[in-house]
Amino acid sequence: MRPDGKRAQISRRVRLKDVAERCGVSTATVSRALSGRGYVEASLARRIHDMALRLNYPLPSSQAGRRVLLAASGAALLDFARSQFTLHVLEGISARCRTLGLEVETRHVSTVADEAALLEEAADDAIAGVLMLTIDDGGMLALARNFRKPVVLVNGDDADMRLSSVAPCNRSAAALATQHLRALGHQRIAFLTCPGRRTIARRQEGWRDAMGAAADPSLVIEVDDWRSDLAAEALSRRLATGMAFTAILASGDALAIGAYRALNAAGRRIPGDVSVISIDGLPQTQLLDPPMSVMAIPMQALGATALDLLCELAANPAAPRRRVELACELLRRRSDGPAPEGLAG
Amino acid sequence: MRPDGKRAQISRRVRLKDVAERCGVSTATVSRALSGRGYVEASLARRIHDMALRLNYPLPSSQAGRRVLLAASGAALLDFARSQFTLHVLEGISARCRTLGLEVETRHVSTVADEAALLEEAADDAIAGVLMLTIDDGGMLALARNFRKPVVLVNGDDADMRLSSVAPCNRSAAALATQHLRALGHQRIAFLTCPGRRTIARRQEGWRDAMGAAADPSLVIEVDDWRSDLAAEALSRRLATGMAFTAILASGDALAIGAYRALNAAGRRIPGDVSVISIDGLPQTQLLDPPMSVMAIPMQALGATALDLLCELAANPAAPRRRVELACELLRRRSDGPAPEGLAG
DNA sequence: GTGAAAGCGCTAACAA
DNA sequence: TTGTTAGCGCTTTCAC
Repeated sequence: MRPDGKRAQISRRVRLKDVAERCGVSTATVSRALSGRGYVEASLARRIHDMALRLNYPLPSSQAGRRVLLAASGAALLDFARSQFTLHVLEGISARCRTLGLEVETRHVSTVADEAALLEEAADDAIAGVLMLTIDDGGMLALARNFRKPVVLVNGDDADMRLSSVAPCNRSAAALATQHLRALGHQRIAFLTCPGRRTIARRQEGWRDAMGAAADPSLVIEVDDWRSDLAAEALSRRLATGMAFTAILASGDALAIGAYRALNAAGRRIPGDVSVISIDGLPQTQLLDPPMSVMAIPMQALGATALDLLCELAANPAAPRRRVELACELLRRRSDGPAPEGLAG
Repeated sequence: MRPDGKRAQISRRVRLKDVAERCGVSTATVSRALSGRGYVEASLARRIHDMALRLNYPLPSSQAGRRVLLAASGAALLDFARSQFTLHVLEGISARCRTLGLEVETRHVSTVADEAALLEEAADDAIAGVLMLTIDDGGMLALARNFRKPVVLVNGDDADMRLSSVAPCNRSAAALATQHLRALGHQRIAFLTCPGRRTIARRQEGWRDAMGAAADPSLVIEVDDWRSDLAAEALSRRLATGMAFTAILASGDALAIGAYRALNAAGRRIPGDVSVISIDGLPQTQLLDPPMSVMAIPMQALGATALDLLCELAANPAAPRRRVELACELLRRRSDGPAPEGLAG
């Protein structure tokens, strides 16, 4: 919503003046009260807010000039060095910040004590709110719930919905990829994963949903860390024991790259013998041989949406907390194809 | 985002002038191009849009003056007459429309043919997008997926995430209410529901999550319609067979009211003998005797958020589809209490 | 179809 | 803590 310019007297939108007149104060006072910048007496400010709400005045949701604190977990920073998922999310956050006139400051947070310090820093008036990137720890979530400013979880969520969050729709991403493979005739689709995070558990649920009765637990291959070498090793072992499957759904690009290696080493062609699809879809997956088919997570949008949500919550603290899930997109490249005849049935 | 006023020269936000200079045109032309009002040559308009994007100019996302079509299912309209859930959602939509300068028009849609007609009407330039209220039908959802303007499902969602949606977080609402009852010592908590809709299935999942091993299927009481009389009847029958429980979680207010009646008729005190909590939380539940404890769905916020989402999608058609879930709030009134001693163990 | 210029809503500086 | 006032960004009118 922006000012109307010349034609204003015709449009009957609510203006600052309307609110000011009904409250018996100047437009400047109303402006200060609604934007939160400058001094207005508390009870007057409340009266003005109520009137603005009653008249449906479009509240200025601008947080321009304020700062946002980004709490990044050790996991997020590790990933930063390793797979750049975090990097792309940060790009989305930064771009949106520039647009909205905010600034982000990153803080490394790995203990509840770190977080307490961060929350204390965030109490400052210049801070609009806190973004928490890839943080699952129950204690840290509990602490954040009682914070009086907006907190938005990025790439994670709160089961009890007491904190707002933005994450990819992991469950439907995995389900859609699995459905796609089934439509290509695959029946035994392995799920390669590194369990632990809630968001990753959701991906496994999606695979299970789409597999239905065919969700044989022995098709799940687990590794202890998001490392290609571990994934390659684990898959090679399974291959050696004669595990039967015609497709692999990997719950992360690093694992899928490990699968490529193990399959190459075992002489299995991609996608002739085994189709591979990965969830995440970092840009570098298109440079692999063959270019990898992926369920791409909208990483920039994840960051941008989180910031938008933070601003909305800052502008309207009474709004209910919300969980936002972003749709992922299947990018078909060269690593998936029809199930081989012999093994299809 | 709004104009900066006096201090503008200090803040280094991007202005119309910046875009205008880089494109070699006047600010007026850029204004027309970005707002879509007035005449700008198509190729120039595209150049201006690209530049605005590149410079991170805050695009005016205003849809003021346009219209929104609200497709309401038979179920929604039935509910309108019966429980006013729909009424409150509509209030949220209307209030937000007034704020944003849009208009809503409601269309009754019960067949795919109705919907096709609605979508044809929505192709008009003056229509910003379509809101679909309480619509689950697979065929109708499929048709909407291919529509080139924003479509937002209200009080429902798309399993495949190809349509955006806003709904209460039914699963956590039911889980939180159940956890609350368990914390009060209740062990046998009946779940009174009318199965059918996806959103209602989610509530049952939440009950099951929170019950864990205690989720005895015989604790689920199902009725065929959202009517108090049917719920009262069903519960009375169960009571007569000696069904043991100390609390009831109802998946809708109408059913909970039926439970009140059946319990009164059977001489069971609320909450002395049986605690009752309902999900929905329409205002009238506080007038019951005893005032009913509820998991309140933020109905106005549901409508308002749906409209905001529609506007965001209209302003940025490239954004990924999203599912938004709103937190519900436990309103403790007088119908829940500690489990009676005798039956608690 | 475009630019110049007028006019409006809003914010910030300043006085009280 | 508030109102006055200047001044900015944006939109619209109007001339071409």
